[in-house]
Amino acid sequence: MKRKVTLKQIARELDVSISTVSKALRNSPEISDDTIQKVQAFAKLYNYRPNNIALSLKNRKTNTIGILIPEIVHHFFSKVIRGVELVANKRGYNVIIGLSNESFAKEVINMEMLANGSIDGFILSISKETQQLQDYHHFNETMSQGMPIVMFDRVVPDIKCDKVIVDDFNGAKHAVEKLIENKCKSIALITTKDYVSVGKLRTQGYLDALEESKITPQAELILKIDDNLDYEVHLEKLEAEIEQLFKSNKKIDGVFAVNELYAVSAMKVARKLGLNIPNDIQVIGFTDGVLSKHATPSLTTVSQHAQQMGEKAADLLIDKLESENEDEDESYHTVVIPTELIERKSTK
Amino acid sequence: MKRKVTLKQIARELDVSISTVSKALRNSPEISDDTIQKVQAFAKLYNYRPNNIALSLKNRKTNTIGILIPEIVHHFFSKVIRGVELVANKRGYNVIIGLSNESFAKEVINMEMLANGSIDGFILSISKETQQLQDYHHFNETMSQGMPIVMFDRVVPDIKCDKVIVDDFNGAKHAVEKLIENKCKSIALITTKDYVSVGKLRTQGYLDALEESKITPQAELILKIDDNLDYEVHLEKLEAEIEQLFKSNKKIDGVFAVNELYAVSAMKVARKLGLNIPNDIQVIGFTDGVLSKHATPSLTTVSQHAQQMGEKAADLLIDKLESENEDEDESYHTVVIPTELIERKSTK
DNA sequence: TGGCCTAACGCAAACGTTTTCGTGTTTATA
DNA sequence: TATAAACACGAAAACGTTTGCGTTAGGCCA
Repeated sequence: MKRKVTLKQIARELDVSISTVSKALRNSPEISDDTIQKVQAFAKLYNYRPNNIALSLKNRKTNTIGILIPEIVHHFFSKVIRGVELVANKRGYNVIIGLSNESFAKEVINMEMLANGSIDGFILSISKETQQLQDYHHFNETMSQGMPIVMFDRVVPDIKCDKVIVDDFNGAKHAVEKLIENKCKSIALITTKDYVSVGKLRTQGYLDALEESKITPQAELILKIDDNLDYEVHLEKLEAEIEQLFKSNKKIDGVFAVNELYAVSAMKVARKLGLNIPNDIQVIGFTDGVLSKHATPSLTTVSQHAQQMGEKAADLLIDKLESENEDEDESYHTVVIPTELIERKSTK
Repeated sequence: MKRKVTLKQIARELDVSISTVSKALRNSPEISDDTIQKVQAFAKLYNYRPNNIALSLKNRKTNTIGILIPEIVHHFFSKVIRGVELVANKRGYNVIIGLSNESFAKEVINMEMLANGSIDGFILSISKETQQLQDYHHFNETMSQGMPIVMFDRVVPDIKCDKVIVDDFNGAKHAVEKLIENKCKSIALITTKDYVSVGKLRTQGYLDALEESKITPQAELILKIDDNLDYEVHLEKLEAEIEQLFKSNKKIDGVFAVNELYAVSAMKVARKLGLNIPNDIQVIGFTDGVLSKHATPSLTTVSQHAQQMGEKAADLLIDKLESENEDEDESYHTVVIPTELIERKSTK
């Protein structure tokens, strides 16, 4: 089991100094052609590759960016990662991933681990627990140490950093407007508790769309799900709540749900109650994941362009990283990614 | 914008040497209590954290493990990552992710990038293109440089390394046996081209189950999909092929598909053709992802316990990393994760 | 008072690079 | 022939740690 070959070993074998080897490999004019040939041949033979860790230490730059997300088993986050990876690799950066599992403590620990030299900057979406606690000291500390942060999707408005967000408000609003256009008279909303920032914004979009059409929102048509439950497990509970909603409001003919799962569950319950989609009830969801595409009927949904978000976030971060030396650009951008209503079979 | 505080800075401020600071922080008996107090107080005040990069360089150990997978927007791989992350963090390791996007070239490049000091070992699943080309030099080179590799799911049998695999053969076999038990007489198989190792194994399981029940496999009941197509885009093509299968074999009363998507698509096509599931046709898929759970009807499927695979892979790798010093344990393990048939509404 | 022990600390090397600044040798020029 | 310039290379510092060992000073004992 050989170790990786280093400059020092090459130098010893060829009886030259380390610096000569280093220069020869980079084709320095200081070094004679003879030596360059010799060194490069030897390096190729032994498959020499510079040690990234040593380079990072010397350059005080890791060329690695850290992604910190609440959960990876989610189409949305996976796609964001994909976008980040795409442009990061294109621009010569690696990607390292931390998972908070929606926990504040894990978010803090993960940040500290990565912040101590492992990465040059963060791309993150904050955990639900952090949103509840509203404790953002770790973000501020990290940034005060000169490490840039780009937040996406679930952001904290007060924190000064670059942000990439979905136009949750208008995405929701347009979806509900679509339902209204399609003659829905009694439109239910299935959303999360208010502390989830995106849920709140989508709820506001729903309300705004109703108001603009002079429809008075009715509290009993709004179902707020406790999103702390792991719905992989508590699927029945979710469905029971939706069933209750439908049963006590028989006139519901449209549903807007703030995520895929709620929408698909609503369709399932509706079908169980003997309702036809889209004839009796039309349904629109949020997030264009696999569920929407392959549900029966396929689900009309608000697409967030997750991959594009990831790409944009990575570009913002790398721009900041690479500008830092030249000009101390202390301005922060918030990029809003427009949503798109993808019409499928769950609406008329 | 402050930089991160280093030992050197603390030393300068407190007018002691760097080594004294280092020792004081680690409570060395060499250092007087007074100095220890002073240094630790100062370090706490300025939130000192040792620089991981410097530690990695010094210790020749990064405490980071690299995951290299073909695709992240997949429930299966996401869950594996989750498992790896879980035990890695528990055992003091970070996780860094590389995506090959099913491309051989990207797999090689990503490996080289990570292998040069960034990580201590690999957990990977090989790309489809690599499986086709059967070019495994990068794995062998990496291992010959003393970097351990654990392969999971899509493995290369010839390569000497730890492996974590799904019992694809028996998983498929049991699924088909279930269909036979349920009185299916004409069972179709929807699978991939043979170069995909797992597809091949599942196909063999299908054939074996048939033979054991004295049923002669019929070539026209086996549909081999070209898995190179991105089925996010080529969904219609997939469905058209399945429709063709059903139309030319009207007696089909059971379907075993080697993944979720094929199974769900089969159900969709069947329904379109006016067939009832599970009364006219029973369907079983592979991989317990979101699609299976939320399909209508919910899909009976072979669960691979992806998260458990990730956990096991991480344990194997870290065990190897941490044993390496003591005894040169050159034995390799192959862990087979048993599958589980999760019965839902698509079978009787 | 001389010698020794111990407490408390600093020096320097090492990890693997890159790069600046010498230094020695050869060649060309006056 | 003496001197300058060109050439080819090496030494050393730096990035931030840890650690074995050397060093200093004081105290103690005989």
